[in-house]
Amino acid sequence: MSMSNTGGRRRAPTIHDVAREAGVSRGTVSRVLNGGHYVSPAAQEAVNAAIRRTGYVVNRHARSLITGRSDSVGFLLTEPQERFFEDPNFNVLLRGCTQALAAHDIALLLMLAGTPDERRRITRYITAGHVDGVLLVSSHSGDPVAEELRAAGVPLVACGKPIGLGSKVSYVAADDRDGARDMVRHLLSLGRRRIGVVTGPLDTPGGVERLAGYREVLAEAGIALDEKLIVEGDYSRAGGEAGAERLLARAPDMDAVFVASDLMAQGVLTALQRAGRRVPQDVAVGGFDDSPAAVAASPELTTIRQPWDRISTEMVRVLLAQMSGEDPAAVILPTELVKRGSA
Amino acid sequence: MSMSNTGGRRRAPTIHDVAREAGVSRGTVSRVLNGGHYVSPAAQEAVNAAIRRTGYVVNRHARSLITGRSDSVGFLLTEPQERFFEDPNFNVLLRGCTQALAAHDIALLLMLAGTPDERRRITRYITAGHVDGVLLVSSHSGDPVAEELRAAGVPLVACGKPIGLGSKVSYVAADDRDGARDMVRHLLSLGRRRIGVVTGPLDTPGGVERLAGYREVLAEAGIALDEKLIVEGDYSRAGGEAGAERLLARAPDMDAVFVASDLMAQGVLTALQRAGRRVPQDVAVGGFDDSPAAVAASPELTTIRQPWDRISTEMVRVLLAQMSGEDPAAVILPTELVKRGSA
DNA sequence: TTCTCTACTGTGAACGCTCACAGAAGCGTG
DNA sequence: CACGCTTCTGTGAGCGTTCACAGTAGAGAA
Repeated sequence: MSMSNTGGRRRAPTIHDVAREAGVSRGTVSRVLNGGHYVSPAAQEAVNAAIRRTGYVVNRHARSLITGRSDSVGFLLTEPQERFFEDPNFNVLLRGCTQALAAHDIALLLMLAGTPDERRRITRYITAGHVDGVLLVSSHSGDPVAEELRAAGVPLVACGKPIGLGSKVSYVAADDRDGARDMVRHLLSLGRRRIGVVTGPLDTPGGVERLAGYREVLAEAGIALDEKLIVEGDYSRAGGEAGAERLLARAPDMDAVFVASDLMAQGVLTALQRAGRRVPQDVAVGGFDDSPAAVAASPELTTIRQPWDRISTEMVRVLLAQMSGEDPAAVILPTELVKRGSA
Repeated sequence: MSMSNTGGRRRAPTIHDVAREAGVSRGTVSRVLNGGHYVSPAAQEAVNAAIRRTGYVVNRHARSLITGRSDSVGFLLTEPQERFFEDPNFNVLLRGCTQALAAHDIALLLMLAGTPDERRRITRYITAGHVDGVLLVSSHSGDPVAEELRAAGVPLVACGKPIGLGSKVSYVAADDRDGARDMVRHLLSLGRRRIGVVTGPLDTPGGVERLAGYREVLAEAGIALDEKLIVEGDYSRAGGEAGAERLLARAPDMDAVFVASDLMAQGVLTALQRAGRRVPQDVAVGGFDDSPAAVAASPELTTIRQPWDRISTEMVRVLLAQMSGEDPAAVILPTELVKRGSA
């Protein structure tokens, strides 16, 4: 009944075992492990052989204890992000970040801060230095977590332009304005001239930018702006429905709508069809996001795709740069027009 | 030009600072931190106050170095994960696991092992003891990573019954067969008799079980099996579309389809409607999963709900049990029939 | 030769924590 | 009064690594 080996995990070889095996000192092994500068080729070789023979793997906890690094970053989702969690684009982002980090041998810790309690717990965890940086998927409202992390000097990169954090925080975002421009130009190219817009919430950068793009293209085309053709939405399906009804009431001659999200565009389709308008014959509809809602809709939505795979790799790149001391940076990536049935 | 404080992160308080502040020894502080047994109420109080005052947070690396635990577990997705990564249920599972672990103050590390290189890297990482356990989302054919981890004695819980690992590995799964039985019985109760099926991949237990349930109920109802009514799918929307087309071609008199996933069922709806069949009048459609795709579809899908939230919490429960020495266990959870418009 | 410079190597000393152990204090019991 | 038992506390050692520093050897220059 002695302490026999119950599960089979035996003591892992340490750097000391490797050193003995290779006939060198701990210091030399450590140097080989960390880039191999100032190590003779012979020692280099001997150490690598010893590592292979012993199956040595560095103990990251011991390393972290002394270096202060953890070789891990947090992927932080604040607020009860039901909406984004159901968006497959989220998965693309998450996978992209994980893979980009893995290439640098950095682990990704998933952190969900829905409730205030979770917020506190996670903030403490991060500011205690248990991760080297944070990839932040925040949202519209001013986020206290983000501000706290920034103040604590934690390397931070947000997905989408954060609000109210000044220029002190890095972010990577799709070019909302240019995407909107593309879509409205597309509607113009279809011969439409009475183009309405259901915007996003105008207290978010995305909402503002997408509307700005709309305005720019109309101005550029010499079409006078008609405020009756502009209504504010909230990114929800119901919001889109309500928005389309108001547009129809105020401007019955409308022949196209640019809707600032696919979810709202679904609502717009519903309202238009209820009002007896055919899409795209009577009214062309353009969405934004290329979410599953876009293909679930009927007709399928012509929309603007955001480059989520590139967004993820850029987020990681900017974060790593910041972790090695560079200044915060903003990266804006181009979008793509996806033509389907609705326009 | 001295080493001024560049970013603002100052030296974090250690257990020693807390001890001094509270007027006790490191040992006492440590005991308070780890459950507070054998600590006088007075000392308890003093330590907690000192922790609050100093803003102390335990350094997990130092703790891990000595305990051998890491207070983190890996969430491991093996195989080219495209398929499951696009399934919204994946998100529910991931979120559920993260939250359940957070309740125990355990971090979740996301690990994606697509390529052989990644497999090797991750296997090393895990067997080196950098995580205390692994939540495995495998699926397809015999998985070398799982076998290696099992052999190394790493606590392991799979999502869904793993293939070829004997009974040595824990898993949590929905009762696929029973769910399929429920759905097919429901279709029978609607008076349908020419019931087709689009299965999942038949090299997965889920795919096999759902088909088995279908067969059982038909046999039980005394309906002869018609192989023309059975096609294999791949859980993708496109797969469902193709499957429905083949079914229609082979058995035009089909009056119902049991589809082994909602995503495929969406494709099935598309194909049926394109072929001029009304759902549910001409052909009733039953899905599986109760994913968001089910309500996004039109008509909304009658489907089988898998208890993904419970699956995640059970996975964590079983994993924690195993981490504290208990034997592997299998947990099968009941499904639920959700009636909507499609059947 | 002697000195300097470069390339390399070994050796304590941390890092911040937990754990085992020894001891102290209080209290009832033989 | 010694003894044991329980409850509580402090102390040293050590987990596996990196880092600063000291030291060695060899090459080239003076």
